[in-house]
Amino acid sequence: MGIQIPRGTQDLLPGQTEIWQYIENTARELCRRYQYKEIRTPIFEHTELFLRGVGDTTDIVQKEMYTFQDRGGRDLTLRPEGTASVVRSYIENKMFGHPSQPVKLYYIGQMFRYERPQAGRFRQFVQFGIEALGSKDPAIDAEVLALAMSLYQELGLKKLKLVINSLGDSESRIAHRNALINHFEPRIGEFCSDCQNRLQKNPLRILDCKKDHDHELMKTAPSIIDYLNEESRTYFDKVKQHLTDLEIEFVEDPTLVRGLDYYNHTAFEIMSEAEGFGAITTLAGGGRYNGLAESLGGPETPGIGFALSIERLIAALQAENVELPIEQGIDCYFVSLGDAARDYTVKLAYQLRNSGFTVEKDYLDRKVKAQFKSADRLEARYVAVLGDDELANNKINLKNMATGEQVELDLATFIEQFKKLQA
RNA sequence: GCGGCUGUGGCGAAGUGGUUAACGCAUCGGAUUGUGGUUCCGACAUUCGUGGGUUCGAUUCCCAUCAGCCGCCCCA
Repeated sequence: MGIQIPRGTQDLLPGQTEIWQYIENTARELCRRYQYKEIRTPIFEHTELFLRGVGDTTDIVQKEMYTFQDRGGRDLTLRPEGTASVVRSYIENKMFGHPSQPVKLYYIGQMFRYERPQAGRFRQFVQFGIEALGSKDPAIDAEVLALAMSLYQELGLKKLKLVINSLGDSESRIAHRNALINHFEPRIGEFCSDCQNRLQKNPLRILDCKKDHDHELMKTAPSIIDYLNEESRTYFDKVKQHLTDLEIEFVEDPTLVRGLDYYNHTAFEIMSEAEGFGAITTLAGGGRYNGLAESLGGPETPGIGFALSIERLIAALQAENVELPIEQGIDCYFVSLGDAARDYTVKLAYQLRNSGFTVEKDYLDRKVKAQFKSADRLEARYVAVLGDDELANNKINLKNMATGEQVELDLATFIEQFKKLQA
């Protein structure tokens, strides 16, 4: 065997790419309706961007980045997520000064994380995400959530769960964090090693631990909800009110934490509840990141967004046995016999294609029977048969593959007659 | 980064320490010579992931490596 594809990456082949295109088209159309505009940023950035943006204590930065030096000695990293790049571009291009505000952007692109591949996890994967920058209206939080849910629903997914939480503003977060540390620290020795590590790094994560789930301190642990200050609580209530008004079902989970440092206030995940989906059920994640722009050297800018993986979306579609309405079949297949006729179909195919039809012909000089098999496999609606006999008489046979009926047409006006048949 | 399972022709899948490594699907050809999706007949190809080792001899035993799948951590 020759050179193999790098670990954790995949080739998307014909048969699959149609599914991807359909999903991407649906996402783009949805963004058009919601008025999110596409942004395309580089696939690699200065490493510093992710250190400052994503947070240098996060798993993503500590062990999952594809980092390298270029020939000029610059430290670069293949982007592990999209938000940092979008905010960088927002600042660099001074979009905060753009006449239409807030700035609403979307992206579809490859992301890279150095991880062991697993079901729903790859080293290169594709995220679709949106970012709304410049507004701290709870209504836009609801809009972002609504768009995310709508995409899944329009594609036909039903077994979804939207989980939301508020992480509060920085004041609330710090108060809660300290409360957690005070709560667990005296008896942290009774917890697993992971939790002991989490204590200082991210004590919220302890609440998620599966091993220590039944420990008595878990039940009495301070909840973020109780530490939200007035402003944070009001904000969260308003977001939930909007969701209720939109009849978007959600569950609150005060233990929901996101893996990136920049989140505050609204945080959410969308999970698949389809059975047999594997260990990873998160389809999408997002939240508010007020303050991220400032930490990247920009003006004070509130922001919120989410990202989802197309790979996991497709896995969810498969788990729910959703068939996407992807167009199949071609309009016409040319079967030819004899050199002169074969050459002539080259021209006919060209003309029919120029008229907007999907057309295929034989290029392997196969027998008539084999050509018909090909036509059948391609789900051709019509087969045009041209032999040297027909050519000599200026005729061509056109067979309707569904009914089996065959008619003889004048060769000179074939294109026009084919158009009429389709009308 | 850690653990478990797996790696045979385009795909699926048997099998053995030793002459020609089953089978199914697919492909191609044929069944009165120019017409499809059924049936019948026939044909075709493989470094048995890669590299070492044990052995008279390995695809089958051992080691390493690469890759895949599944799980942990964490996340999309």
